[in-house]
Order: sequence, then structure tokens, then C-alpha cells
Amino acid sequence: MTRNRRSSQRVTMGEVAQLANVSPSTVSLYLRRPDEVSSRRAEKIQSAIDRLGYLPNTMAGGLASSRSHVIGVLVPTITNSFFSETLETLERHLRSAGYQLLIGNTEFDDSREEELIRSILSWNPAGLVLTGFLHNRKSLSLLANNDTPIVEMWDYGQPGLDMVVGFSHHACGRLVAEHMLRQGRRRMAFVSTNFQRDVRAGDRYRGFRDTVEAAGGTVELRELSGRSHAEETGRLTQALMQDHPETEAIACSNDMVALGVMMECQRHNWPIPGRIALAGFGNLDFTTSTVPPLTTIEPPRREIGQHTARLLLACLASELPEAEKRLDLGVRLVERDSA
Amino acid sequence: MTRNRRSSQRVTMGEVAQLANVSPSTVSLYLRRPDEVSSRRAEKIQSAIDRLGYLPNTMAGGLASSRSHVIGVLVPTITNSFFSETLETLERHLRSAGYQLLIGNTEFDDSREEELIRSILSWNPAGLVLTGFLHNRKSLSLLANNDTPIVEMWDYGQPGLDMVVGFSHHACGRLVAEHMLRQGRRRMAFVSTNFQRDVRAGDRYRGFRDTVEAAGGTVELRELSGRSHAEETGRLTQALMQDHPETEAIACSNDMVALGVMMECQRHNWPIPGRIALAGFGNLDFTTSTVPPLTTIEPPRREIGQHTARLLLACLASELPEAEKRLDLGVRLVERDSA
DNA sequence: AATTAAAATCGTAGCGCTACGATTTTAACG
DNA sequence: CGTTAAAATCGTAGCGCTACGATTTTAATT
Repeated sequence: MTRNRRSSQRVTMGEVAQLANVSPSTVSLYLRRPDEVSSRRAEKIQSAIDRLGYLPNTMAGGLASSRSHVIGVLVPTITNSFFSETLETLERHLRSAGYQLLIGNTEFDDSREEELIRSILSWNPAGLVLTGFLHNRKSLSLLANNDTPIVEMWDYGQPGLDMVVGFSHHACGRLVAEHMLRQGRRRMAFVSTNFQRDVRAGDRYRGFRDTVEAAGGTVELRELSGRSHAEETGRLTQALMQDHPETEAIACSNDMVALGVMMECQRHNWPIPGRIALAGFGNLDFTTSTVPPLTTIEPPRREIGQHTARLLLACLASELPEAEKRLDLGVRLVERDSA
Repeated sequence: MTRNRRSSQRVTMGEVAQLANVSPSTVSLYLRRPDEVSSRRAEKIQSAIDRLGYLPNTMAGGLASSRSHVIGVLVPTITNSFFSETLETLERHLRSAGYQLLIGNTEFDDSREEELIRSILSWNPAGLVLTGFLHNRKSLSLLANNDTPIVEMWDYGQPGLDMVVGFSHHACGRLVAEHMLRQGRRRMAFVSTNFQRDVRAGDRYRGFRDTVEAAGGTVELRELSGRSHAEETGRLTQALMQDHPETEAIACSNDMVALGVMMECQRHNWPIPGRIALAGFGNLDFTTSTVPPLTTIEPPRREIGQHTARLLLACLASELPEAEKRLDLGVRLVERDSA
């Protein structure tokens, strides 16, 4: 039978074996567990590999062993230093253990998430990393029919499907609220990206509001129509201050929103923190460079990646006790001049 | 023979075929080219798939067809809106054509790039996307022994390995220089991230310097030790102004550096653009929000992703004429108040 | 009803590798 | 030097799918 092949005929393990005068099994063994092959053969095999420029065929290996060294990771967007730093760290740690990341963008859309889960499961992944707890019904049933280890990251406080690595967004809101209350502020506002889109911003809001209200303060909510957008943030801030000129503090769902608010305050000559205390979330690069520097919350971006990798690897090695499957990494208030 | 299997036995195509009362070949055909299967069988097959929750095994398919729907993409870092936006766009376009991205971080290190190329080639990818023209000798020989279509992106002006989608960094430097010259500035400086790490910053510098010097101006160069870092940028700026108080304009290798410079100027009360004209590169989010808003260069982040996908798909469909393999997307000067 | 071409379906032979038991080689010891 | 266990190597049988020619079914036409 003639099959159409790619013109650049790939070198197979058999050809390496032939050149090294051993059986293909030995080559395979050498590649998988080099110390179980005598050093004499090991050298011969390695030199054959080098001479032929042999590259193993991952697909064939994966099929034969019915497991892959692929870990699927779904994030809402990689265009965001939160997730991209987590991804980078995760990638580094998993790659050094021989795993390959398959990254998918859900775009904050759960039907897209479902589609991506389907696509990733078709790779027979060794593990799966999801962002947050929100998955639609079909996704859940796909995952239920599958014993792949799963980490849900960037959140904490719900049971979760399997492992959980993150922090409480409610606590973030609380931390900011407590800080502002400590400074004697009572009339507050929360300017936020859209809750529909970013459910965790909603949790931060509720943490903030609950804490402020419990202390006898008030919170005005202003929600953007989508992701943080400088112009819309400016408009919203202006309207907020027009309706509630008594506002003494504004917490924002993230630093980009806070920057937008800061610029609008600057435009109107409302001193920060003199008239308005301002805080963000995320501790993005630029927050040290604004005038005044922005008080914000530092989420454990890289730690999430690192611990997700650790838990996943431990779980794959079947040495992760049930009790250590959930990890709250906590957050830190970065106190600067704006609040 | 007993093999150890994963506990969650995956449903195979054969089982779907059995339930639908057709041969496995027909199921395969239905999955690959549904319109070549009669609608009667199609329905039966689809319902069997749904009932069993069948997910195709990508590895088996890839092995049998000896091609995969994987596209490898190597970027220096995904922690950077330049590349992450390109990646996001690229992913969207390629996924809708049925391809899966395999993303690797080279960390601006060519031996890491080599390792990643090796790892990605072992997937038998349908295509490969690299950042820039700089690859080490071994990488080049790996790629030479392989007929995978390759796009080199985010640069333009060198022959390249196969396809090229990007823009000229030299032209970026020139554009900024021309703008500043037009405003009568002559004594200039360039503050930059490390050239070793980011070779393209070096091209922007040379474009800037050549243009300024050709017009009779001068350019002082200050290079950071690594990536943009607010504190070091501040120190460098202060030293620059101490050594060359006559400096009238500072161009920066990117917006983060420009922000650092701006903050240092603010600290010393050096008015921008009154005393110093300032320009960056990248048109990052925050550049509209600084005071004054930053003049910068807008690189075609998303367009690079889009056109890379287009060229790759056309090439895979063997319908890309040689003449269209190289694409200069150009850049735009975003003129704001800082210069 | 017979003929024929087109459409739909099927059977077979791998894709390149790994798992695992079988076999061979090596080393250790009395 | 013979015996035995351990170490190293090998052969075989798939992994789940696709390609492609062979076969069957369907439809169109006489």
C-alpha cells in the first residue's frame, strides 16, 4: 500500500536501533529510563540518535502508553498580567518535569470553556487547570466522566472539583475596606469592571461592601459595561462624584480602573488621598509610578502557578493527601500613598 | 496480555460504530467529512456519539494520519501585552480553523528556544511560529531538516526562513526621531532595555540614532541592565541629565521605560514636553492616562496575529504564492502631548 | 428489468511507539 | 567451574485511529 507521506521523512526509532545495533525496545527504554540500559549501549544509541537527528514522535508515544505529558490550562485571557504570570510560572515548573502546556482562552465565556475542555480532553491530558469555580453543566459532566486531575485556580472558598489553589476575593475586598475604615473614611464607592464578565470582581465588591456596611459606612457601586476602559471609567467617576460629592474613598476592582479614576480626579483637581482615598487590585507594574503611588492588593500570581504545578505533580505521583488538595495563598495589602 | 489502563476507560470509535451499526471507517469519515456520509447514518452516528459521550483521541488520529492540527508558537515571554495580544489573536484565528496552539516561552534565550523547537517538532506540528530572526545554529539545523511551514513574526527586513510577518524596528526609531527633529530638538538621548536581551530594541535605537545624527543632532545612549525596571530607569535618567543637562528629548525603547523616565522628570520638576520631549514604544494601556499622555509607537500587535494565521493557513492549503510570504505591517506614531 | 455510473460504506494494513513477559547476558559466589 | 540471581535486552502485540482500494448500495437511464 502506498500512503502519501510528508516529503521530509522522519527518522524512526527503528532506524536508530538499526544503526546502534540494538532492538527498538532498547532504544525506547534508553529514552524513557536511561539508567536501565548498559552504558555501552547507551553511548551507541545516543550517537545514533545524534547522527540521524532523531526526534521521538510524541503522538506515537502517547498513543502507545495511553497517557500524555500534556497539561491543559484554561484562563479567561492571557492578555492580562494576572494570568500570564501564573501561566509563565506554571509552564516553567511543569516543563521542567517534562510536561507540555496546552493553553486555551475562555474569554470569560463558559460555552467557550466547554468547547476548550472538549478539545483538551481529546488529547488525553495528564492534568487540567481551570480558572475559578464557574463551569457550565456540560463542562461539569465532561469532567465528571473523566478521572484527570483538575486544579481550579485563582479563587478559594468553594468546594471545587478536585484541587484548589488560590485566594479569597472576598477577603481582598475586606482588606481594602478595613484599611480605609482605619483611616476614618465612611462614605465609599466601588468602581468595577463588569461582574458578569469577571465574577471574581463581584466577590471583591461584596467583601468590600459587607465590611464597610458592618462598620456603619456606605458603598456606592459603579459597574463598567465591560473590561476596564479609561474613558468609560472617567465618565463613571465624574457621574459618581456629581451624584455623591461626599464620597471619601473609592475602591476599584482592579488597578487599571483605579488608574482611570485617578486620572479623572487629577483632571478635576480632587486631591488623592486628601479628598479621596483610592485603592486598586493587582499591584500592576505601573502602580509604583503613578502620582501618588497606588495602594493596591498584591495577588499571588506566580505563587499560584508554582503551587498549582506542585499539587498537580504530587497528585500525578499519587502522593497528595486529600487534606492538602486545597490551598489558600492569601493576599497582601500594598500600602502606598493613594489610600 | 494485561496492560495497565486508566480507570476511566475511554470510549473508542469502534464502540460508537457498533452502537450505530456501521463500520468504524464510516464513523471516522463522518467525523472528518460529514457530508460524505448519508444523512441516515449521520444521525445514527451522532446519536451514538452523544449517548456514549465519545471524544476522539487526537493522538491516535495524529499518528494514523501523520499530521497534527498543532501549531507551535514561540515567544520571548507571554508576560507582555505585545506578545500576549498577538497570541490571543493568533489563537482565535487558528482555533476556528481547527488548530491547537502549543505555546513556548523562550525567555529571550536561544538555547531555550532550541530546546522548545525540539520539543514542539516532536509533535509533528502543522506549522511553527517564531519571534524574530535570531536563532542559534542548532535550531536552524533542526528547522532545515524539516519542511514544516514557519512564520517569523514581530520583525521585518531580513530574508527569514520561510514566511515573515512584522514591521521594521529600525523604522520605529526613525519615526520617533523625525517627529522630534520636526519639533526642533537636536540634543537627544535613548534610554533602553538591554539590547542583549531584546535585540529589537537595538534596532529601534539604531533607527533613532541614524536619523538624528543624519540631521546633525546627537544621541546619548543609556541601557538598562535587564528588562524595564522603574527604579533603575530613574537612576539612569538622573545620571543622564546630570552628565547632559542640555538634553532636549528622550526616546525610550518601550513605554514602561518612558513611564520611569517621566516619573523621574516629575520628581525633579523638569517639564514635559517643555524641557524634555519624551516618547515610548508600544502604546500600552496606561499611556493615555499619564500626565502628560505619552507619545508612542503603536505596533500592530493583533494584526501580526491575524496575518500570521492567514499566511499559515494559506500555506497549509498550498495556496500562498512566494511573493506574498513576507509582510511588513508598518507602525504608526501616536502623537500625544509628551513629544 | 437491465445497465451503468455515482455515492456510500467497508476491510485491511499500518502510523511509531510502549508494555510486558520471555530470553539472553552478566556478575557473584561457593 | 558450575550455579544462581540479577541485570540487560529483546519480541510481540497492540494503542485508536486514518488512508485507500475494494465492495456494496443507490439512483439514473435505457
